[in-house]
Amino acid sequence: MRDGGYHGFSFREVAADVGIKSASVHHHFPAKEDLASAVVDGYTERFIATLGDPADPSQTPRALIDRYVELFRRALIDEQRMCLCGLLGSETRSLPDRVSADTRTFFHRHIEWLSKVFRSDAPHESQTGIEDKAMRLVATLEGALLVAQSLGDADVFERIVGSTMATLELGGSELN
Amino acid sequence: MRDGGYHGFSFREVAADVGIKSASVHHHFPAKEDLASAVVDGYTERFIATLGDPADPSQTPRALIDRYVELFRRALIDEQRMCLCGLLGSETRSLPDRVSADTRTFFHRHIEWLSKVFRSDAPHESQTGIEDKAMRLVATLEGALLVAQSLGDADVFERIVGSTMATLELGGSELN
DNA sequence: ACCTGAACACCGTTCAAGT
DNA sequence: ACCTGAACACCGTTCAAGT
Repeated sequence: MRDGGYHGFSFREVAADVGIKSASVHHHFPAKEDLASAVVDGYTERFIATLGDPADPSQTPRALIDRYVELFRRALIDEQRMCLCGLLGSETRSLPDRVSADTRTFFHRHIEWLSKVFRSDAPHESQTGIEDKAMRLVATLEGALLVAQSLGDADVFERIVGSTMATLELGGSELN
Repeated sequence: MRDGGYHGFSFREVAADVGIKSASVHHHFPAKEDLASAVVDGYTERFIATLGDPADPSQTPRALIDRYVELFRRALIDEQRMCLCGLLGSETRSLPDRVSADTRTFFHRHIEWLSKVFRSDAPHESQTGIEDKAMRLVATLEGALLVAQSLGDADVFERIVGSTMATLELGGSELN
């Protein structure tokens, strides 16, 4: 699913990996939509859990954003894969309702988390401005992953991210 | 293909659209890889042709970039679809060699075109800095398309793009 | 509760047979 | 040169039958 998207994996593959027959997989997940939905939900939960508290007082906003970026970097470098929801998001129009809804939730929660971090970094900025920055960061990271993977060049990711970080005006008032 | 990616369309669908049998499609495109490759090549050529000359003296760099952004906006608003190569790029790892090579070419040519525009806007900037900006713009637009489509909210695209354009420092020396 | 084989209409691909 | 039907191993899904 991380490689070929919703249409790029099969019940028979999953069954073979687990060591049962494909008809048996349907006993746990009646339709492909159910299986995919469970996978996306788990992916989102793990991602958000790894991010931790966006208002963690022991972490500087800059450090939290760096950690956020690091998760995308690891997808590209270590796992050599897209973000699951980046892939599914681009397939939205051909996805079953529940799966596209789960993908939507993924991005909502990311924007929410990032907004909280940016908020603690810039308490007086407008909520719109904060959200704009959050949306721009997720979008740029998904896009950087996508383009770097397409070009088969991890350095492209670093160049895009490096050039972007400079535009976020992070840590202005709380360098320590 | 613009909806479900490489694995999301079939020879039998294409055949039905054209009014022949699926076996007949194989006469024109022996394998799915050949069909997809032809589609991607045509898409790339049309896209680049629409962009026009990146050094067009009758156009300000800012206007050229605006036109570039406008093509992505139209994909989202008018066609309600992803960029074909954005979708395929996210599937890179499960694509036949020739199709992923074609997708790579798409992004190379976009970065090349954008670099020329940025170059004419900033003749003294380093080539690395120019390319970084070009890569960042394609990546951000692909990501903005992806996130806006995932959230089912075209306004998300506008907010990301608006917030990004301000960081490109365009038209500094040639306002007219 | 969990698994299975067999069936269904689908998929890419091949090929011998038609015009 | 272009099309076709039939076949192959694949796909999601269903279901009656097993433990």
